[in-house]
Amino acid sequence: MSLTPGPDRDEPGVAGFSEVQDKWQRVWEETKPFATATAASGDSRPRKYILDMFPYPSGDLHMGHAEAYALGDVIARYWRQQGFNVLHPIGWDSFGLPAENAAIKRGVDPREWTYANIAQQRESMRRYAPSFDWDRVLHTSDPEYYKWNQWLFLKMYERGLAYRKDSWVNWDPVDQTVLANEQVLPDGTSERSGAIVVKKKLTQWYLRITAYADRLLDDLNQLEGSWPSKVIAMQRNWIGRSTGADIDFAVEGRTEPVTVYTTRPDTLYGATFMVVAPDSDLAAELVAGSDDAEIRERFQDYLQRVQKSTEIERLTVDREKTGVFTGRYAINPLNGERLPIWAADYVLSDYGQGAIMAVPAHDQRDLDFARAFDLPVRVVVDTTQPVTGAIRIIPEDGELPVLDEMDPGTTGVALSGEGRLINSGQFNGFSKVNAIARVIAHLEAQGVGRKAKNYRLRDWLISRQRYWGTPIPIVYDEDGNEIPVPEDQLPVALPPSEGLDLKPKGTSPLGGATEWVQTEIDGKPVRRDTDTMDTFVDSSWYFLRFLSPNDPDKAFDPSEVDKWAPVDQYVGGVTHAILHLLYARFITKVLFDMGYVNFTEPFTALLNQGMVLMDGSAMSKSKGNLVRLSDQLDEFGVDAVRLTMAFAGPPEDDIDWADVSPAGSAKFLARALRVARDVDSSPDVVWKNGDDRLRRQTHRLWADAPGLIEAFKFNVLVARIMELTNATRKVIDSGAGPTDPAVREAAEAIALTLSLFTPYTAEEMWEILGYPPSVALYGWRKPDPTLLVDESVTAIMQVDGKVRDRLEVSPKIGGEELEKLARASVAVTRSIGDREVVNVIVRAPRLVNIATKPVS
RNA sequence: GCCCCCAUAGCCCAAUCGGCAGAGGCAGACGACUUAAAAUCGUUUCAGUCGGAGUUCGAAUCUCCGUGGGGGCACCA
Repeated sequence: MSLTPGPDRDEPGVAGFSEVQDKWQRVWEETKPFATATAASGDSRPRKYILDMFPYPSGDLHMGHAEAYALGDVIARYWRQQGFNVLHPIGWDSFGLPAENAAIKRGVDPREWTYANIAQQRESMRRYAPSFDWDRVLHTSDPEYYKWNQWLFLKMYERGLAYRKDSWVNWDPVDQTVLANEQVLPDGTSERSGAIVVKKKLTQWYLRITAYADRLLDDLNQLEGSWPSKVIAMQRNWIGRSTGADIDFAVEGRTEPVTVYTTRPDTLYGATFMVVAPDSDLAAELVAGSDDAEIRERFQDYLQRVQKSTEIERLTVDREKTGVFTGRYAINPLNGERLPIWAADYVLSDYGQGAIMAVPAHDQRDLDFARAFDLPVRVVVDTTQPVTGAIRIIPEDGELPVLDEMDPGTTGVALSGEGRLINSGQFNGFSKVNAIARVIAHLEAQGVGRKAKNYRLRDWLISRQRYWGTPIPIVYDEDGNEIPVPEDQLPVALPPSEGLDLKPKGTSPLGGATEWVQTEIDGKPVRRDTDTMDTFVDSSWYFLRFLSPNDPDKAFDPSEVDKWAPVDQYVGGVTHAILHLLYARFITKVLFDMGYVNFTEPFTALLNQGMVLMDGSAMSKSKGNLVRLSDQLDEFGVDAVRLTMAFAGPPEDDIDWADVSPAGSAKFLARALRVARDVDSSPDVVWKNGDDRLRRQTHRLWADAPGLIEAFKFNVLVARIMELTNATRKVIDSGAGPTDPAVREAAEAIALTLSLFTPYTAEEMWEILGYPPSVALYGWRKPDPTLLVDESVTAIMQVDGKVRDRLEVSPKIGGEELEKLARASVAVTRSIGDREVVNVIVRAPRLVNIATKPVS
């Protein structure tokens, strides 16, 4: 006998939840109610593809998973009950560093570790009971899956979308691998390991996502309204398109001009020097061309210092400007002025051309630099006068003086506002917008400049120097030439980890698999590429693989893709707002261009669930505020936890577990079950003989529920179900009693709607009510319109917007009659008093508002 | 610095079109059951919508200006 406190097993509901769970789990296991009919099967129902972001198999499920899968399941179950053929698959994103690091720590095979975790999560997931089609499970670490990653890579390679280049990359010194820009946090640390990211120059594989920058940006417009505006804004920011001009500056002693990118070609007359990125080839070349040995030496010192600095240092705002003179001069194409060329690390080598024209009067960064190195500042836009219209107004002397107190050279504040051009020769008097167009036109006519666009987005670096990922299907011949592995030799299978040193050391562990690396293509000896792919490649197309997960011949079956894709509703965390969602959008567009799919956006609608917090902050072991999902499930049951997730608030809001009550949810579920048990009538009872008020409430629920779900107002629907449950209880206890047909009608409505949130309780209720399983496959009922029209409504009588009286009236009352009633109301006439009525607004049948003013 | 979102009861949250501020839950209070407590059941208190201005017959809802909180981007030329 146990002395530990716990749920009383004799109580119905809360108690017995574990037996109920076991019972229905067995039934579902056998009957597979959620296996999806393939498109080929000829099922004629309309289709919906509802997808949850698949999990990474790190340990067991946690509270975050519990929320995401509960909410995604509400949507999947809803559409199923609306008569749709719903595809709701699940799989595992099972390649990646956490598994590998854990495997190293424990000295086991990453493969074993990963699949053991998957097995455990899978069992937890089954108990949690999302309505997944378990026949479509996929794991990205299966060769049958990653073979198609390699296929995709080769297709992109053919089109020049996968390429290798030598460049400065983000290096994670803890995980000892490179990272994509998207995987470096704003503070300069690694998204995964938290290590401070450093720059390293390496030859790596990239996917040319920048070629799709415009489409990735412009197509966001299509998603407006069906994706969270927050995610759309984040992607827009991330792509960061800017428009301006490329301008060619001749350089003394160099045949080729240097091109700079600027968004402010109108300030070209204000350029007083040029700056190049110190780590660019251009800087090295310019300095090498200087005949001053001291300059060359100072540059080398500076370059070394820059290269040693971390991302954190580089990103520090308000950092002192540093730089060195290159000894070279450029010529301003507009006015022929000689501009000294400096090298400074505030200019980035991989944005634009890695060189800028500096206009210190109108750019704060340039001004800071100019002041630090005593370079001239020339104002070319008069920002003292507001600009009206696009008319050219030439200042009297053409060179309007700038007030001393506004001179950026002395104030240290650059003038970035609107204004009219001065000190700019033929462009004097034009407004900024006007001048930009004119300067570009002029430069184009002279052949020394052109309109240009630039993006913050960089190409996607996909090489990783780690073991547990998809091998890059490229080999190199003796001269180091790239040779793609022929398609019929895929997959390039990952060699077993036995005998390999998986410890991060800066080069791929696969390099140690000598027999694997040394191979042959067409009888020629070649070496395999030893890097593996970023796991975001795996997840950028998995939603297509779910449509034909076991197809051995194709990545995905076009006929199934035509029927199911794109995903109708995607559900997942906002943490992937940029990373995964941007990559998946990119790959989809690539597949579209290749003719494999006929749509350009993979996810028609997106729902971001919030995070589950505890005491105001994200849960973590180190903070000591970790709530274990398994503990919650043991204490309250799956249904109570799922219901709590849906009821806590709008899905996109964070849930603070300290603010919600799984115990309250459990209590409610027990009450709902009890209502079902108390029903004392048979399924064929005639509803229309039932209690009218309860019937109206039931039908009101049927009328409102679909709209609530489709607007993701799950919490509101749960409240409505609770309301109906309370009302039913009252009728059982104090009304017509358990035999009232309306009680059965209401109880069935409760079971059917609750089925979205709490599958076990709903199934149990459905059985008690005398129906065979599964409740999840029964259609929702249509409201009876005659029960939705109220017999009377409360009309509000206002005077000057303040409620003075309420009257019960027929919903069909006319405006004139209602106004008559209002004027007859004692409360109304009293509050009008001796004031003059100036206006009467009548909104039959709900409202009359009488506006008055004092008698003058 | 630029951009986006949010603010309603002690707490989590509702409130079609601008039209009665409250659906639901938590917590609290009271009562029933109990020798008592827990659990359970019943009843019930509680805000005028962050501040200010405006539009309107009428504003939680629309506009503007603040305040507070959250998020994205940021030496990107």
